[in-house]
Amino acid sequence: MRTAEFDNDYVLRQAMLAFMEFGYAKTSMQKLTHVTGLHPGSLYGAFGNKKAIFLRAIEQYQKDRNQQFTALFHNKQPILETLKNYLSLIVDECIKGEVAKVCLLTKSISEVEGNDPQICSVLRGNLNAYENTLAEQIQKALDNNEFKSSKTAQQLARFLVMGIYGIRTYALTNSDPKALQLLADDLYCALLN
Amino acid sequence: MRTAEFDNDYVLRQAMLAFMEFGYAKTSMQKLTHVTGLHPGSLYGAFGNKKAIFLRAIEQYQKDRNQQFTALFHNKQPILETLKNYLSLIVDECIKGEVAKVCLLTKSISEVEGNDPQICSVLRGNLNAYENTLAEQIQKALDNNEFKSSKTAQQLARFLVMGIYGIRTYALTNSDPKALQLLADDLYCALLN
DNA sequence: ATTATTTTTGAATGTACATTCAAGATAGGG
DNA sequence: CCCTATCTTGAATGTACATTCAAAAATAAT
Repeated sequence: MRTAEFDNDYVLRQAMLAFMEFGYAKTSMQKLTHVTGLHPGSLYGAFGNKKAIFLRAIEQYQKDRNQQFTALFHNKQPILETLKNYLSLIVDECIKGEVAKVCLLTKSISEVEGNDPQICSVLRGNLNAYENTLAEQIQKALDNNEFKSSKTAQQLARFLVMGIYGIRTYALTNSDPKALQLLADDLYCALLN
Repeated sequence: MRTAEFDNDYVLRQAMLAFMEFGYAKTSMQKLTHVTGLHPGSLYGAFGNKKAIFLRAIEQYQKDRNQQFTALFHNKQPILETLKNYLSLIVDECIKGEVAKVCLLTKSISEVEGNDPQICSVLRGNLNAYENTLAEQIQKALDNNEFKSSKTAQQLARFLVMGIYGIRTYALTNSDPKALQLLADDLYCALLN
């Protein structure tokens, strides 16, 4: 017998970062061996093939993101307050210009759409779950009478994720911090109307 | 002497459609020879290489889009009316599920970011021009007293393009026509507040 | 310590790709 | 009508890639 030497989470997180930076097609197996420190044989032995590595990297992304989300929203503050902070956090990610400025899910679905329905379907599932998670929080805020709206929590969540997708895309064309924060503020206000 | 047999605009538009469907990386030269009907030698003779074809296809896209935009906005209707129609037109494109559901510019900048700064820079230029075109129309609407706002035309245009980017991305995750039209309506209302 | 089993290593394989090129076809100029 | 420049054709080239594999190394169990 012999046990694997590498840390699964580390390897997947490195792969995840590479996919976020270069996209699916342009992240070659060679790049993956480089960033993970593993040789081709090990990667194939552990995961199967490139597509499987990608799907696992997406899992890792979702896991990390959920953890960040939960950490942010599980506090005693009003939900609306946290939501505002969440938007600012996204703006910060966009500004810093690091890898995190992109959402792996939306970037990937945009790239893979028309090429791989299976990957697309997984990504759609994850993004729908994200929308539902936000809808839950908004519903709580409504239940707590933090604000009133003529719209349902679902509809508000949709508008919110649309805005978040939009801010992230807009950031690719204009990285002015003030412009981005203003967009986030406008989005937040539009939500409360 | 001998003159080229093919129609330049047709070839570029076919290339454009392929890039919209499959993205830059996954649109192989072989696919391009197939959709254009030209042989490799002719494509290389006429355009140079794949990247040059892509940049010309982007030009073609911008040309076609500008024409559509001008046709829509050059009428006697109130600008706000036309803007509402424009948003519905985008929603229609998203719903039909054809190639036009994606914006070649945002799709490409998302893919190419991190891989090719030169293409990125061209795309950023085109997208900024798009934002400015919308800002002009909004400024006109303000000048015509069609509505009042505490925000500048530039700021409103930014919010609008953010929303459009967001709707197009959201459509990749959920193609329910009602949901998309509702998002467009909400976006339009948010703009007027 | 020895063995059995699994991982690690990295060179080898085959494929798909962007690009080139030389031969053939075609149209305008003389 | 011929010549020459240019376009067309599609096979050929070299590269980059995903994947495989067999030998070497390392561990856990005996």
